[in-house]
Amino acid sequence: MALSDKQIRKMKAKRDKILDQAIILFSEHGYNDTTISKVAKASGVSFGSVFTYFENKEELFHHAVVERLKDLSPLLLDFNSNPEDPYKELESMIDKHIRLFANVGTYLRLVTQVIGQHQRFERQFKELDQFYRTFRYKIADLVAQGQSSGQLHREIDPITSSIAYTSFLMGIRLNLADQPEHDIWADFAPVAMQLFSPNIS
Amino acid sequence: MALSDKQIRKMKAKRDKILDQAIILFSEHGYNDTTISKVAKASGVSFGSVFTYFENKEELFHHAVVERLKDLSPLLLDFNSNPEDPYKELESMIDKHIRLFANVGTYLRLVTQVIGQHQRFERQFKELDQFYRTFRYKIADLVAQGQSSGQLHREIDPITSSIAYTSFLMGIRLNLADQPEHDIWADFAPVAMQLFSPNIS
DNA sequence: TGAAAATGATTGATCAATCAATCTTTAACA
DNA sequence: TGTTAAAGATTGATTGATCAATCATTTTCA
Repeated sequence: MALSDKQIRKMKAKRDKILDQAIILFSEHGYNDTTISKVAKASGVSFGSVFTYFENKEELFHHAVVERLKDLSPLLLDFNSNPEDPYKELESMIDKHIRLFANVGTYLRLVTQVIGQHQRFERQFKELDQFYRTFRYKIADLVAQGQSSGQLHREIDPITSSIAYTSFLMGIRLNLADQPEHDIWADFAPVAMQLFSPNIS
Repeated sequence: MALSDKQIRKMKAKRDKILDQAIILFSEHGYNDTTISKVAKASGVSFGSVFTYFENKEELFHHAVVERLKDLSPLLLDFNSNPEDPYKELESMIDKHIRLFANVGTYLRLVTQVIGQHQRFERQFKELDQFYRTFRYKIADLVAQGQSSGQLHREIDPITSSIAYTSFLMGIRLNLADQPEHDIWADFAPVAMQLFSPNIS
């Protein structure tokens, strides 16, 4: 007796709700202080139901980290690493990234936990690290373009610039822990640009 | 029957050992996965002894965060915010900070946890935040000096610069999680300088 | 000898995971 | 259309493990 489409949709919605609340709770209270019971209560589901959607707590955590990454990665990679005007493209990239980081504070707090305790969360860390490698290199490509065109100084290695920039984004996110307001975040876009040593300003 | 000096020294050493191991374990495995039993084993002390030196686990964590901060804060504030040559002073400050951050990775991982979960670790966060305010403003003072002297562009607000710089330091620390090697860290000093928009380069 | 530190077994609380019982949905058939 | 039975989702009480904290006993030291 297979499930109807309606039923499947209903269950998917339930799963999503559990995962959403898990992300919030894990990010605010950490792995151990987020009990299955709290996740169940927060998502309006019985204790036992959590286990019909996720094999165990570790698996729930894993999906919390990995599934949201899948949503975010195309947004983070949404820039052209071989554009006509690298400087303009960098500016537009920074603008997008800053907006994005300002809005995904909860998830990035979770990411911070995984990075900070990568021994403990080895499996999740590997997933994040793999994406980060792609991200880093794509930015470095764009920086290299900028340097070739003479719009950026050549003194700094593109990969170093790229690591500096991504570190800066994460650092700002940590720093402005509870300020999603765009006004504050927008102030940091010109500062981020400085990291790439522009020749013109 | 008062304790002898020798005895007091011995006990202080024991307390230090417990605290040192607690910092390592808390930073690598987080609060809940660091059991008192593990701390006791790691520091070569009986389970019960931990409680003669620290009232409870929460207190042990608090001291792990706060006491190390007391050691580090004078080192972080060891620069002149009203020097003859602000540019040179900034360079020297950055150099010191980079060296320091490269060497206190374990403790900074702990700091990251407290910041990332400031609701959960409210008391510890307040202590860190109070120091950070001082730190931030002292850097901003130096930047303001640099702007007045014309060595730095005026386009960016000194406090914004200061937040950007401290965010950058923490971000790099997160990023290079397990690389205390100075070579890699040293590459980031010139990038950090860029955050202050120097007029000469 | 007595005062204080050290020890680890015990206790009570908490939590992940299981599982038997119940409820809901679906499809076959009259 | 109404009835029924099977499939599968939902539930929360129970279980077993883990851990912080206590405390009675032992050890150390002046």
